[in-house]
Amino acid sequence: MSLREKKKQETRDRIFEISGRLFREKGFENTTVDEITQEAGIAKGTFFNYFPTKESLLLYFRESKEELVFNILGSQMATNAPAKEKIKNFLVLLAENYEKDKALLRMLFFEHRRLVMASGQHPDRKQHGHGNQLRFISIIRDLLKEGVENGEIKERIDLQVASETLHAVYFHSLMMWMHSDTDNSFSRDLSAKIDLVFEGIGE
Amino acid sequence: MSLREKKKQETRDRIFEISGRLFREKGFENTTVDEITQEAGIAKGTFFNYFPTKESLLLYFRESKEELVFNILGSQMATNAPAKEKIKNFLVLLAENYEKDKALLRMLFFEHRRLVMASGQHPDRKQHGHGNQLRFISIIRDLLKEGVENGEIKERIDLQVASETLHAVYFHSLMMWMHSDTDNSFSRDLSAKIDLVFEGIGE
DNA sequence: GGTCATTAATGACCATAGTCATATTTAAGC
DNA sequence: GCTTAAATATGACTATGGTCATTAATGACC
Repeated sequence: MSLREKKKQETRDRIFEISGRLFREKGFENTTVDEITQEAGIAKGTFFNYFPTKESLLLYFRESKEELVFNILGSQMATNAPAKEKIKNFLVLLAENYEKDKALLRMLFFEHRRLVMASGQHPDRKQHGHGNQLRFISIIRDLLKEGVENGEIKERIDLQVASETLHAVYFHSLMMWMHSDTDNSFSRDLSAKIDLVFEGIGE
Repeated sequence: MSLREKKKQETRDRIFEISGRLFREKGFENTTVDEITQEAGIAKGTFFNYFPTKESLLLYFRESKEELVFNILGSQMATNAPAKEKIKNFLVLLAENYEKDKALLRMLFFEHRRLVMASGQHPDRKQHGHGNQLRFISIIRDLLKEGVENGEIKERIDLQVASETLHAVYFHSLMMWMHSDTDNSFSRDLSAKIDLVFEGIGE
């Protein structure tokens, strides 16, 4: 790696690190780009050479977080528990991982949607953020398929609809938890709902 | 109503109407407060006498939209169809109503969350937006209760968990629909998922 | 180790949301 | 209809995200 590339990486990392710290300390809105660049010892314009907007930083936080999560999940999926258990483990693991850093997660969640919108203009990054949801759904669908093959799950159900429904439950629990100031457990709530979806409501 | 109050109401309405039109025409971000006030024939400061921020306008759009929806729903709830049908009608009616104005709805959805965050500071308006979700959930729970009494729904399920699950499905369908550019039907998708939750996934 | 093209850093500058001291309008009391 | 206090309107001003023409650093090539 050339000197140039090394310096570049260093600057990028420094911006990333300082931003993260400031966002956690003072919140996203209350942190200015001026502060970040000042603390990083760079000019304001330099910031925008590395990140197109202040909000785009959140996208990168999100990516690094999700990569971590997917890695954790890889191991879990290899077991041969029943499909239902695997799905529960999958989603509850996500939940537990998120529970570790509510503050930053809230920012990602609440701020990042406008990014998705804004990036609608740029066709090249269209599904950042939504793309990962599809990835989640796809994993769940595969697990459900296993379940059908093992006879744990009704054959006649539409797997796409079912996996989306489970993802819906996951996402909704996440949302409720983020809105709540109390420390209700996200993973516990989620767990109950997954059970319900498996069992069904109707008599 | 005094002259003063009448003028005030007129100004408020004019801002509201012009904003709505401009937002639909050019999008939320591409519409400036300057434009709005110019077209309304008022000074910039006046705008902020009526609405604390540009984004807060969306809150009022949302309110007026939801009031409409709740009114429509009132009649539906009075019928004596089976609980499942009522819930489906309830949610699908919401869906159909939303399908009429995707553009503005998207703005409300994507922009409004940061409002919720920001209003976290102001304790007086804490649950605008989230409050209505609780209202939805509460209506669904009442309908489920009817269902239990009529024997259409399993007695042992936790009604809170169940109503939240149905709301989750509703919300998720809404989200998927808003992310999609194609004209997949929101209400059709939702309908399938509600059926699934009633039936259950597990064998 | 000097030249030059490429890449990155810079900060003055712009656009726009939001503030606030001041000016104007309204209406109540006389 | 005059006086005055309260409500409302105003626009110059501030704060901040983002742009871009200019300057500085780098490294490939001779």
